[in-house]
Amino acid sequence: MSGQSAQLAKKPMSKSKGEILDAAAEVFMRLGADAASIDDVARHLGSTKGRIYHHFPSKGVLLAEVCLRASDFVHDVVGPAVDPATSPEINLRRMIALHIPEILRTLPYHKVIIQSYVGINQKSTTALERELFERIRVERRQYEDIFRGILSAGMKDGSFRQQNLSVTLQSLLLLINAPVFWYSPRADEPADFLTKLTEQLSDMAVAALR
Amino acid sequence: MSGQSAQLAKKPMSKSKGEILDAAAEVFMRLGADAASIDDVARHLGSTKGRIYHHFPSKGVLLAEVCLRASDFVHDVVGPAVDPATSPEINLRRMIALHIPEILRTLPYHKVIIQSYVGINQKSTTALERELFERIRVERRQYEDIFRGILSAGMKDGSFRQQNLSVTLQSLLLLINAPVFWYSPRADEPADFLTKLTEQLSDMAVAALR
DNA sequence: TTGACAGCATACTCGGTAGTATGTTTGCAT
DNA sequence: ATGCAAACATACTACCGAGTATGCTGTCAA
Repeated sequence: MSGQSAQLAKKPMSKSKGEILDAAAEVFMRLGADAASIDDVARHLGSTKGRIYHHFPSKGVLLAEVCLRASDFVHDVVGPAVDPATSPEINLRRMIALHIPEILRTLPYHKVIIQSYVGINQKSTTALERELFERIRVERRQYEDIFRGILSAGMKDGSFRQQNLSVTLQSLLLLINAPVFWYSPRADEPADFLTKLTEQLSDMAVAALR
Repeated sequence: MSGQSAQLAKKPMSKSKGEILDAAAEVFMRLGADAASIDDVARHLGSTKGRIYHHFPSKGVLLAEVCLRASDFVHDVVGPAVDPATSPEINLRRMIALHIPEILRTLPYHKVIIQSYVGINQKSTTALERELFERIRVERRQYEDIFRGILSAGMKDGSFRQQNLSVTLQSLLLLINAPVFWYSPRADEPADFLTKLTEQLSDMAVAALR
């Protein structure tokens, strides 16, 4: 059973398609995108293959759309928050404070997209799949560039220590995505755990830059 | 006859088995452990399936032994370096300075073991596979505990900021493993790049703790 | 009422892969 | 030299899972 999915203004997505994406994210997360079969996803939906292949032409496209949605989630939340008029450190703290809760809210999607970073499953045969994965790459690049700009500005005005920009960027992104690797919601966790977690990671991330 | 004590000694591995593990790490890294077939590994070796199945009873065991070796590499190098008589910060810097070059030296192995962290491929049917994966879990736990002890001591004596220990630990480990996600050796990189990289990551890691 | 299409279910095909069974060579002790 | 494992190669089988072809059912417009 899947919770309510946030409707994105960008793509008017059918309700059924959204449910399939949620289920795919969940199943791909648990079994791994390669090991999981379309039948596994269908079973988790309480339906059959036919429904999935009615909305998605292939497993690769389904996987790609899960990853694309993961990318959109954070991008749409963090992107608008950046304010060129403010200081780099304030901007960065604000971005992180939005980024972390969002990836925790849409955790399965991000656990899936991370799989595509460690195992380069580019068996992408069809043209559509290649196009989608290219769009994912572009979107990630754009998202990185937002942080890159903040870091660059911060190194210039002395807020952050001057060092290799790419290494700094990758380390920062990994740090604020860290919960994706180890976090899974528990019943006995304190109510303010996520708040505390976000604060701590923000502090550590900013501290790592000085 | 030192044969008897070989039980506790690490593992006198045959040359051929080592070659197979190297090839498996390389191929699993490139294609993903699930997508890659045993024939792919054999082809990369210039041989056939028969050779692999002569040394390994199943693909799962092969994968497990790759992961186990990845774990051993860093454990054997970093483990002996810790000195209880020294300060937490000195210890931590020394450990990181050994950890990072070692994972870069044995990069394919670590790219593979990371896959098993994001995609929980527990199709482990056989008892042997379960035993091996359990040993991997235990070894990782032990390795984590080394850092946990240092962090705990550092928080107590004021070297490090006091905050959630588990979150700090996971973030630190992710930070010093960061190159596994994005680094691949290039011909045109400066000779001192790895040294600089190690220094920067050490600095960032320690800075993140204050 | 009908017919036409979206939204799925059912029942297949078919290629790829893990694993096996068995042959063949190489090293090596006696 | 000769026997005999170890260390492979070759040639299969069995099965799983992606993709397809087709059938079924509701909905809605004309």
